[in-house]
Amino acid sequence: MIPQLKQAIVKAFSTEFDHTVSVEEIKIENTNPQFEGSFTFVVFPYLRVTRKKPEESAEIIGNAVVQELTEIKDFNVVKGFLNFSLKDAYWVEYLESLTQAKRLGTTADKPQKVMVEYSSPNTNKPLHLGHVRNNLLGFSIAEILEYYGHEVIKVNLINDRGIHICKSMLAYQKFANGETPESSGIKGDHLVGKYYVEFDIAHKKELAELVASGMSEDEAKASSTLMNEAREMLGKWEKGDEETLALWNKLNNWVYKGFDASYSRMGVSFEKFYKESETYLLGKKMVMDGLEAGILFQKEDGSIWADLTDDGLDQKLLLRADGTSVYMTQDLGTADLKYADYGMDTSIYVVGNEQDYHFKVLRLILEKLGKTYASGVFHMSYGMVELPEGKMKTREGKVVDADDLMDEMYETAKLRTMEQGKTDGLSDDELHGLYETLGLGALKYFLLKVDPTKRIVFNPSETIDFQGNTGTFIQYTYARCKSVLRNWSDSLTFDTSLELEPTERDLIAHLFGFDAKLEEACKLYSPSIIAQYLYDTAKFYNSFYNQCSILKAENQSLIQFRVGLTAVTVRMLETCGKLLGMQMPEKM
RNA sequence: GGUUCCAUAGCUCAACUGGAUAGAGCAACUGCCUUCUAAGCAGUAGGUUCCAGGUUCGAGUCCUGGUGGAAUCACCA
Repeated sequence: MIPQLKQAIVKAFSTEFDHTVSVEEIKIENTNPQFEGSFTFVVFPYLRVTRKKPEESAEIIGNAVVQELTEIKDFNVVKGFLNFSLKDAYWVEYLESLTQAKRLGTTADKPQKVMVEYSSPNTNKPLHLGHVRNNLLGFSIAEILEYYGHEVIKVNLINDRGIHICKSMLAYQKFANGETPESSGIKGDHLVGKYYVEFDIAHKKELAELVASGMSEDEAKASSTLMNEAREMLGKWEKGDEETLALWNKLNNWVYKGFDASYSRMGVSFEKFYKESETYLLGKKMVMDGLEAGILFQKEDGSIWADLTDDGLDQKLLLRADGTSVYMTQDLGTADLKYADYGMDTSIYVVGNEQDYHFKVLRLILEKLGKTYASGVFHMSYGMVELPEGKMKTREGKVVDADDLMDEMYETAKLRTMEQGKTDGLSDDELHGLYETLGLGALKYFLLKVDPTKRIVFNPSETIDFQGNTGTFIQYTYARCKSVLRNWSDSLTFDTSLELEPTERDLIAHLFGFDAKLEEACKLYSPSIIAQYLYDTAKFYNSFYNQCSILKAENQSLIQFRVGLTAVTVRMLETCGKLLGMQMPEKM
């Protein structure tokens, strides 16, 4: 309908004002709810062409368009705003087309191959709320792109080596007495995380003692036995010391098992895992090649750098004097490996905005090195999740643990459901599934409804809502629709002579807007667009539901139309819910 | 100190990328279950969009300056 409307406006300009405008420059907006109509054309920008007052110009174009398009019922003019209303028959036919559509929403004109890297955890501690946001964002972005028709590869780059990993290994060796997940009953990632914290405690204690014995803080740091032992361990690891590798493998495998459980509960997944231990050396060759080609330069001490001063940035170290690599080196190598593996058009990194500078530099260096895929590298920079007192800090215990949070959501969902007392006849298994669906649904919606680029301040003392603009509200609406549809098994026919209620028309017009929202969500990599749309869908449906009787409407054609509206709504809720990773309950 | 980002109702968030009288939810208040699920619906109240200028038919949105906050500027990742 939008293309036809634009075309008619172009024609009106041509015949009424003898002026040529292109279809592309015509903008059609959704009519503000407080005015009559569905689509709006703003004439202000064209007054120079029409050389008439806004109202008069709009009037002329409106008349011409109504002549041209039979679907247009009427138009009204408020100042420079030209609002079009469509005939109810058009909306009924549109709804009918949706009931028969194979899928909701159009697909991309030019499908691409897109890689989405997300999660990217360290193997020295369990996941926290920050990771949860990352996981849900990454997964949802991947789902949205895939639904829009792109080929998507979800990958996880695991940070499984380095001094921080050695810290937990060392503490485990010293203090654990052979404790295992089995012997302690502690989930693997939490067990390893416990020793990461213990290292920090012991290290701080050691420093304090050294300072008390008369050392300066710097001296204490330099002579700390624990820290030196950790560094020593990292050296052994890099040299491939068997005993160290065995410990490393044992602990990491516990962590992976723990992560698997958390990922699976969150409902996120990956096609491929990259591990830093397998990629950290790859960047070296790229750097050496860059040096040889004169793109990079070497300092007197032998270290190798990229000079980015022409681009308004600093110099960036890429290889230390001793030839070991840094974070950037590894990321260069990984970027190259990813492209060699998949040859994707776009490579999205879902990483917090604290790394904006890093990714700016990464892309720039890839460009300088002449990598063609550099232009496809995109940092999906999202806002950090913070506590009221600031950033989360694992070592100080100031974290909202992912597993704990999911447990709490489950318990709250159980409590709320029991308060409602509407689940008679459900088995224990079904109840368990329902609490999980509701608890995680609330959590997912809570995190995804917010614009990804904005930071989230999470207050653990305020529980996540189950009322209002929440995942629960959407799930409730879904269950409500299902309850109606359970009482209907016949096929549907649509009567185009029906006269619609405003709530019915509003809901269909809203469903009409899905294409634009899906496209926008893809363009911005923003699940919040879908979440917002999903909320509005439920909102419009509930308005309609409260105002109109469905199965007991006055006549058969009205009943069938309203059942059809319910059927399409349920499909939209399910589709969008899936894009956010949310499950929907049949009853609640 | 340099660079980048942010500031909207008491709180949490929107505002279709420059459009109409800035909208939702929570919290408060008022109605609505003999009817397909009231985890809902309808309504009341709540705003100098941080401040001061500028751009134009029109600014929460763009530009300049200021205030307040955050991130980053590692031979950490």
